[in-house]
Amino acid sequence: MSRSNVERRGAGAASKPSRHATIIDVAGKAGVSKSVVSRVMRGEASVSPSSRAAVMAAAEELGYRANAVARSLVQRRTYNVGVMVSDLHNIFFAEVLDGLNAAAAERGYRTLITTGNRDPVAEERALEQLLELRADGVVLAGARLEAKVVGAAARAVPIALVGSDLRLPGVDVVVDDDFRGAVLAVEHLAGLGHRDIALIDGGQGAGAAERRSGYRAAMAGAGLTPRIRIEPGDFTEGGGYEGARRLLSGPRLPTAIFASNDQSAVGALDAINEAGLRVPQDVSLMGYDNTALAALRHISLTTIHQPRNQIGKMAMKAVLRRIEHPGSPARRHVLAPKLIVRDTTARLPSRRMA
Amino acid sequence: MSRSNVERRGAGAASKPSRHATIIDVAGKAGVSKSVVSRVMRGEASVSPSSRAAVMAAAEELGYRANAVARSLVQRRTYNVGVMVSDLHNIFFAEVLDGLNAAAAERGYRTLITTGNRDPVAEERALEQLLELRADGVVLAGARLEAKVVGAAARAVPIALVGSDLRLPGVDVVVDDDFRGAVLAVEHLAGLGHRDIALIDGGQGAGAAERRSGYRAAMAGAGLTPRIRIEPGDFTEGGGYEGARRLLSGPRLPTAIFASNDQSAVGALDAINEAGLRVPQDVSLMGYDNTALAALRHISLTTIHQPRNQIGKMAMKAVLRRIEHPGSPARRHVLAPKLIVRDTTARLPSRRMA
DNA sequence: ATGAAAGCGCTAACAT
DNA sequence: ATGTTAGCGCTTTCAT
Repeated sequence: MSRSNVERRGAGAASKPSRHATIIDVAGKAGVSKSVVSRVMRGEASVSPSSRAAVMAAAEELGYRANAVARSLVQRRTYNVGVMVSDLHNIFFAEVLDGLNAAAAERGYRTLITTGNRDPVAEERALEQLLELRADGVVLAGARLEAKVVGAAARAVPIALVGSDLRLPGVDVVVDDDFRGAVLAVEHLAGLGHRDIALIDGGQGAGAAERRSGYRAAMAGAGLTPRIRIEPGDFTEGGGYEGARRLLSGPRLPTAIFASNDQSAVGALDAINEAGLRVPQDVSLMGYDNTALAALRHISLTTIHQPRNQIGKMAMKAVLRRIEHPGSPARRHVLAPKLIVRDTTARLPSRRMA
Repeated sequence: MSRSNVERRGAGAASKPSRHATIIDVAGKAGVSKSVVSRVMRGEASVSPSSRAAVMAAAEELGYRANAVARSLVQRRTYNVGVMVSDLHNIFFAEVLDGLNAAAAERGYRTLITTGNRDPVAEERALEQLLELRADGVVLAGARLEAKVVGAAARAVPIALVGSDLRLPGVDVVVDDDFRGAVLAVEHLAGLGHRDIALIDGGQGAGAAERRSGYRAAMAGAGLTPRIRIEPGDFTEGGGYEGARRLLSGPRLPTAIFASNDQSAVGALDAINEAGLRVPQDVSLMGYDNTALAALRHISLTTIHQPRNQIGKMAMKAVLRRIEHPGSPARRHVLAPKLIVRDTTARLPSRRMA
């Protein structure tokens, strides 16, 4: 026990941080073997009340805290599921994370988050970090990783993808049905009597392509194919603003605009107001994602909600299932979006009916 | 390769995940000792080109990935700094995280994120997880943890706090000077000729008390003590809305409103518009935090910017310094806020000068 | 340049 | 109920 000065090594050297009491320190102080300490720590029954008390007291006094590193090494499991989030600025992922955390906690696992800041190189390092830490499974949220990299990871550990749609063996994928969401949007607008429904596109953004096809299909379904009008956009406020300006300066004014996400819808809202038009009296406007932005009373945007929390839960359940049943196959899980009607959409005044 | 049935153990048992090639597997395949493999993996010089090539090839073939768990155990360092974020929905912390990550990467450390979802119990578990994983240091962002808990953690490892202000030994604190920020806001407004400057308060929110004192002090400094008017609020949009409504229904209308954060400023904006008043022609409005909300062209709110990224960098540097120089004392670091002028504040029309 | 051996802090048999 | 022992996968002396 006498940790004499002699033990200290060379002067200025960043002294080895040999802090942290170990199971052996506790055993010594409690006067039992380290097995007993281990048993107490793991809550095993077969320990006499007196030993248990002695161990608890010694642990408390020494500020003992189990070393998960050592435990993981012997158990060859960490009970940690890694989550690589491409972008923590995106509230979408914050809510997915809630679902992930909840589902993990429910099963006795913990989540370990890492981020790539929208940079593929950093994302790969972040994933690698999780793998080296021997996370039992990994969820990739919004990853811009190459299929090759994801595939390699999947050979080590169960992987689930959220917000990207690679089809790889050993990789579960959870996606919102963006095609269906766009259909819901167009049907809502058409149901209000609109016929000139324009889309502000999302370019390369996640889900943009599906939303575009959904728009096309729903327009066709409503017999409005000739009215299809797709303005380029990029999921940003500025893109929405520019897109709407072009739309409003054209020959035939749309009576409704469906922006591919809330962000660009807010930009469009500005352009519409600047053009001296009112929403929804003159133009109906829709977004997509149901972000906090859309819920602002100031904006109160009709939009499409993605079940973000549930997406997270699904993804976590998928990897946990494969962690605990190594044989089972990975699947693709599709979740349904929902229409949220707020104040930016209204029935087309009859005088303007085509 | 032949994973024969015989290999499988007892029926339903979650088979031990003995995947993951080890250093020994690689050594065997490369025909060298594990020491050589270790040397190659760590990039040591003293290895013959031929051995190095053999090892690389074997590792590649086996999909070998270093086991950070084993490495950390022997090195007694993980080169991971844990970050417990109280709330990942708060964009504020996302930007702090950027600074944290950048500063860590610069010094060869990696960040490990964990979250408590605004729940003190979950926060404590999240911190505990980091400590058990033997993070070399921990940053607590927005923690609602008791001083006792933080103090106990600080006995194990260097800790830095962001967004809370406990003064404890072994705990660095990085704060934005909220008092000073509020002074900047009031001085800006007073400089535009405003005298009836009301505050919508932030209640118990982080920094609210400092902002309130700053407001008081600056009003006094401008000789406006009799005009001080503080309306209750809670940092939410709804709170800002209600606060502004009360302000506008009173006997003497304020010509400027300083909301304690951007969120409540947006609520106030709504109330002002509903009252038939225009911003900034009739009423000037300010927020605090310079969130994405304030930058929306639709809103374009004059506000106070906190150097979030820099806060993160500071906090990380503080813990890294103490990780590498165990003796050094923890400090309190105060960063300066900045005024961001946008379109919601204007000079008081002379006809309305008191 | 390479190998052998000890040991990091713990769990998991196996004894007793 | 408790102690003993053998590793988990790696790094780190220490030999050679």
